[in-house]
Amino acid sequence: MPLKKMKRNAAASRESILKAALKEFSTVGYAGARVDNIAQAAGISKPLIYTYFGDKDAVYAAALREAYVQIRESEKQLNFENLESVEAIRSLVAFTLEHFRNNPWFIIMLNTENLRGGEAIRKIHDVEHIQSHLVRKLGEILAKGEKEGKFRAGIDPVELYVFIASVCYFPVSNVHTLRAVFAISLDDAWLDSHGKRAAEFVVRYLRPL
Amino acid sequence: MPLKKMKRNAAASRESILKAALKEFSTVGYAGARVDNIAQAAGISKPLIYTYFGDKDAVYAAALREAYVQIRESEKQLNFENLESVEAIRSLVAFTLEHFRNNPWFIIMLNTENLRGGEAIRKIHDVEHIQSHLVRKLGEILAKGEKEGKFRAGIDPVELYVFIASVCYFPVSNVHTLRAVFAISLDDAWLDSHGKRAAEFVVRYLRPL
Amino acid sequence: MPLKKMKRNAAASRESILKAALKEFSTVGYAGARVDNIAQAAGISKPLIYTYFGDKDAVYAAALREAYVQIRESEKQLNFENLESVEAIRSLVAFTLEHFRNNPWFIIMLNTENLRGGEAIRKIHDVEHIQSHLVRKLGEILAKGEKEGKFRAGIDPVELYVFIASVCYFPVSNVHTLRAVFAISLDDAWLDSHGKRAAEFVVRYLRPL
Amino acid sequence: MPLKKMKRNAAASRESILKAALKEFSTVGYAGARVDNIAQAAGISKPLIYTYFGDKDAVYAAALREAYVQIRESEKQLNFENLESVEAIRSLVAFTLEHFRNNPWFIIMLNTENLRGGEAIRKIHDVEHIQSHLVRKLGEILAKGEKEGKFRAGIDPVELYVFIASVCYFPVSNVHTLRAVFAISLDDAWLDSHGKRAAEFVVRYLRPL
DNA sequence: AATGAATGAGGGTTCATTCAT
DNA sequence: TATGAATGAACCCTCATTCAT
Repeated sequence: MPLKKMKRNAAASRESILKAALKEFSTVGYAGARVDNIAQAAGISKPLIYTYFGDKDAVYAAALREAYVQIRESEKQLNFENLESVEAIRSLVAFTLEHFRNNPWFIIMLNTENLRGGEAIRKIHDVEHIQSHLVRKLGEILAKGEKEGKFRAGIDPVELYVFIASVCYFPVSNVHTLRAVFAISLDDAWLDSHGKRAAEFVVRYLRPL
Repeated sequence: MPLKKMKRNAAASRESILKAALKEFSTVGYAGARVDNIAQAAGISKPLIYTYFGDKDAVYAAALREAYVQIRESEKQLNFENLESVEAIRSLVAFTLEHFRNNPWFIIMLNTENLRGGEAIRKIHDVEHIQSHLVRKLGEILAKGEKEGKFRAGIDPVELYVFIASVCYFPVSNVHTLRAVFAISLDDAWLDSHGKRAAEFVVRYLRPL
Repeated sequence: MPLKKMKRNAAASRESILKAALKEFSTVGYAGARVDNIAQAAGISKPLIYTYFGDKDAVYAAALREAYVQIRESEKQLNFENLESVEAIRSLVAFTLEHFRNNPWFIIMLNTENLRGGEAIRKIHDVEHIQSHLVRKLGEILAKGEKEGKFRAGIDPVELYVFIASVCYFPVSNVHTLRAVFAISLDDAWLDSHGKRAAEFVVRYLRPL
Repeated sequence: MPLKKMKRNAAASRESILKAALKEFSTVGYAGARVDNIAQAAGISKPLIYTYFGDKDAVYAAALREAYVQIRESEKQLNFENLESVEAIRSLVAFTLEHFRNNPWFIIMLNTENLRGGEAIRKIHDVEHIQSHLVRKLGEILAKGEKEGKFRAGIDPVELYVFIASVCYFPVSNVHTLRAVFAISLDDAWLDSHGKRAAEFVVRYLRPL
């Protein structure tokens, strides 16, 4: 009975800890996270966390991996099969921005891990495999567009992805400081129009000549 | 003897606390920062921090403000007076990237503050004034380029700045996670070439038609 | 082995904290009390105090309540069933004085709480119930004596209790200042004779005419 | 120019410290008092307190003495010259109650000193002299009343004073705990009527037969 | 006579972690 | 498998006191 929710079930406990941990770390960062909060949110006792994971660091590492797994899952929704190359790029940019807007917790996990110097992610050995999906798709689009003469040649998919991610990540990640520093509202409407500009930004970069 | 470290000098003590605090917060974030470390690095006793600032939160707020002040100072080096519009833009992009590469502590301060929801920066009332320099310069370049027919019309300087900042911020801020996830080295050479691509990116965005 | 000090016994730990706290607060007052001392006297670690009570204030409130509970317990020894009215009053006065002499810690708790403006006791909702025993007894004695023509009518038991408590409380509570200010020894013998005078004091007040 | 208020005046500084100290100690007790608060209230710097008094203990001792001095001053208002003996007693009781009601800070000083075991007052060598006024007056009234046949013989003035002080001190000192424990309002009106009962109490105690 | 500058020692409280069952 | 009980180490902060002028 694999779907039945039961107590005294190791797998279920582990999973609920992981979920709670991801939520905690992606809300207040590593140093701000409390093992107590995780236990309470997971509905289990604190020692169980140590039984399953060892220490706070290990819980964090597992939560970071879980973050990537969850993000990969939601990226799977992406589908360009029937789109023309330029439209596919525009769609990818829009999707990426929406993605960050809908999953700000992932941004916090990334910032947290970078604050820690990437110590944890370096030890996750299959992380490349987990995240390669999007870049592969991007490579296909680039190849197709190039063959059709719509895109320049020589564009590296990873490098392009860094640009796309940059223009989508930054205004979401830094929303509070941007709001304070610039005389712009940075509300939903602004981000909507920013998405359109960002797509244009990328498309112009790819256009031949 | 101008190099002698003064004792019983309030202004000097305050300043050394501020410097040490900025270093501490921009290394380990707010929750990870230790008042003890700040005191030790500043070469003063812990209570003095409380005498001058009140509590950890206030020290952090002062350090955040100091971060913006220092960044403004280093941005003042920027000079486009004798540059042609397109070159000015390329130069600005290059400068911005160098800026983030040379001052990673500023990135950490921004991420830290955004993790905290912008609570502190909202209370710094002159922060807009502190940071407006760069956007003003950018506006001048855009106006000049547009008049010369080199740039499209209707580009908002703040919006453009967000793009420039994005493509310069992201690969520096997220260097550790990017390194782990993608099969790229992300070393100095990569960032150098990224800078060139980024300039091209922006220039193509501005180009008419 | 019933005398063995149990470890890992929540109820016992809580109780030992309470006892130690009552002792500490009733020795040096609230501001002078040290959580450290309480922990040490209770034979447990400091954090356990916070686990069980929350903070120093809550420990104090619990100790204050415990003070009233303990006092009520020792007041239960009182028995006037077979005593004639006047003798019952004399006995009550004597008992009350002995009570304060034997439990000076209770006086300190009361003074401490009054110094704090009664903040804690106002939140103890069953305190009236805890303390009503003595006044009820006093009411019965008054009623009986009045019916027998030995006491005046119209004496309120609470008001009378305030008088009895006053003359028993004051010389015990203020023993050190009285000793210094007046040329009297204020030793045990003095307090013994004071008790007799106090009984006379009260009886004369109740006597008809 | 002895009345002129001036800075850099040792005597004036000392006095303002004393006043501020008395206020502080008689508000929050010894352990709760803060040297900082005293300095601020006195309008002088903290080190000056140490220059003039030595340490917190010494400031407290001086404040305690000052408390007695001030109380003696306000007791000097008392005048029974033209009063008949019984009326004089009633008047004295009323005065004593008013005295405690008007000077609750004195009560707190007494409780504070008794909490400390009388350590400070024992070292104030002229305290008996300071406080003897009231008891002497009481002795005169007793002698006169006894001679007139209105009072019993053999009443010791100090012992009588303890009774009077008791019934006036207790309901003022313990107002907060009494309010919580008993179903009485203990407001100004109650204290007014309590004063009348207290006078009756004492008078009946003195009455012959 | 007076004070701004500074601190050692300790205050209450929190937190990751372990023990005992 | 799971947890209630417990704690060492540290954290932020305060306070009486001293230094240097």
